[in-house]
Parts: sequence; structure tokens; C-alpha cells
Amino acid sequence: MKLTIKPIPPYDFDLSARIFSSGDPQIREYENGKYSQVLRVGRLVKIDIKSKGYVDHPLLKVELKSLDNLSSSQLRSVSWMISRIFNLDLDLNPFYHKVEEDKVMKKLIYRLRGLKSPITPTIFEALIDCIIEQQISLKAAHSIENRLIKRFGDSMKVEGETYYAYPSPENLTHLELQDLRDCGVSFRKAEYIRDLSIDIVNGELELETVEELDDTQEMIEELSKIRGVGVWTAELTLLRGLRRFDALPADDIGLRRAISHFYRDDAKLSASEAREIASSWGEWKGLAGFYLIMAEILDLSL
DNA sequence: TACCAGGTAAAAA
DNA sequence: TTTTTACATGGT
Repeated sequence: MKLTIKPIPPYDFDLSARIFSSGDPQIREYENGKYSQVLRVGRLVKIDIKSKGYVDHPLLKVELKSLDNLSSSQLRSVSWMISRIFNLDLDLNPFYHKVEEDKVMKKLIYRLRGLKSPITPTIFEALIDCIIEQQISLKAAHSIENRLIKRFGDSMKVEGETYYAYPSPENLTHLELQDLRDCGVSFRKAEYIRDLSIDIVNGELELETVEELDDTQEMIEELSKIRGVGVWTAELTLLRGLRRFDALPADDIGLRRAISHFYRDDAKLSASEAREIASSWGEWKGLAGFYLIMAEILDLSL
């Protein structure tokens, strides 16, 4: 089955998906212009996305593979989820307008025009990933995350190859801490992950109510009540799991490095200095931070 | 080998 | 109340 999606321009799919290149092909990857992942819409569906448009006339073609035919409501769910993951209905123009007076950002929004930061399919997934990523390097964290997904995520076979979806809270409830430990997370983080999954399944923790709050500060406070979640984890979860572009994890070492690279000539930067620089980006500080990170990944020299 | 890497809660002072 | 420590893997 196939789907066609028209994102709000400007949008550069290939630039935006590049953050997923050299991923695990059984989980999620962007390779040779094609993005692949398994989504959960009641059942598992494998999607392959390719861009068929241009930055000012973006068009995405999605190929879907599922064990059975999808109902029209499931098709709509897939379409909605893809829009959510890639932020296709975001209008970048207000962001560009807000930061165009900043000399660094002005160059970045020209060089990276059409870049929209992708998010995770669910806030749960962002939360778990952020907990795993605490303190250790991203590379170490990614290998742990991939082991966890392959061990606990549901899988489907397509044309002889097995693909894995991110584990649901239910998948992470009935297990021994040692099972999580075997994936490489510490016992402490294993407790955080299992306990918050149990609370979600019990209904004691409702991430949906966090999503419905309008005030970002309030969301951070709410998320911080969860054991294992501090300000850094809450802010990164909001940025990566929801579309909270006014959240900026200023405590983050990688982000501080990126800000310093473009604004302070690679000098060491404290979190409060980082927040001060970011304050001029207003409600778009999180997206601005993503532009800086991408600029560093792509090694752009301004 | 030792140390750092996109932190946090719990123990110790 | 404030400071210090343990913790996991991967790269250098």
C-alpha cells in the first residue's frame, strides 16, 4: 500500500532525516534517500519514506508493508504518525523570522533551510532513551538502546528480514532487572525504566496529561517528579518526544559544545551562559539548538 | 590504563 | 543542608 503526504514548506526531508543515517537497519535507518522504520498502529507496519519533492514543494511517498491489509483508519493513523515524527505540519517561517537578526542563526537558517527536527513516535520512547543517555556517550547509549529494542520490542518479518518496533510500556513491565542489565543499562537505570513502565501500565503515571499542559516549565516540573528524571532529562524529553521547541537542555554537554563552537570560539560554557545566549531565540530556543547541533554534525563552517 | 561522555539519586559530611 | 559518590558502555 502507498501513501502520499504533503508537508508544509519549506521542508527538506533528506536533510532532516540525515540524523538517522548509519542507524541499525533492523530498527530505524536513513540510507540512500530512503527512511525505514516499523510503526505501531494497533498492529505493526513497516514504512519506507522517500522524498519526491523540493524544499518549497515538498512531497513524500510512503510505502507500507503489513501482515494484513490496513483499514482506512489505520492508514490515517500511519499518516498522522509520520507527520508527527517528522514535524511535517510545522511552519518554519515564524522561527526563521524570530532568529534572523542573530548573525550566526541567520547563516544557519540559510544553510539548513527546510530542516525540521524529528521526534519519537511516543513520549514514552523519548523518556526511556533520555534516561539511557544520561551521563554516558551517545554512542554507548545507542548501542544499549538497540539491544533493548531488539530484546523487548515486538518484531515483524518483511521479505525475510526481521524489524523491531520500540518496546511498549507493557513490554518492559514483566521482567527481571537483570534482563535490562543484560542490555547494558545500570541497575539504577533498570529500576527507573521498569518502575515507570509499571506505573504507566497501572495508570499511576499518565504521560498524556503532561502532553496536555501548555506551560513548558510546568511540564518540566511534572516530568521531574518521575524517579530518575531530572531537569536535563525532562527538557530533552520534551524536545525529542513532543514538539516543545521552547525547551532547551542547557545542562547538556553536547549542546553547550555546539553553542560555544559558534558563539564563544569553543571556550568552556556554563549552563547559565548557555541559557543566556539561548534566551534571545525566545520560544524557538530548542529548535535553534537543534540547528546548531546539526551544523556541528555536518561540520558547517560559517 | 585511565578518563571522559548529551546526569541522577542516594549516601556521607 | 551541602557535597561526594556509584554507576554503565564505548572511544581515545
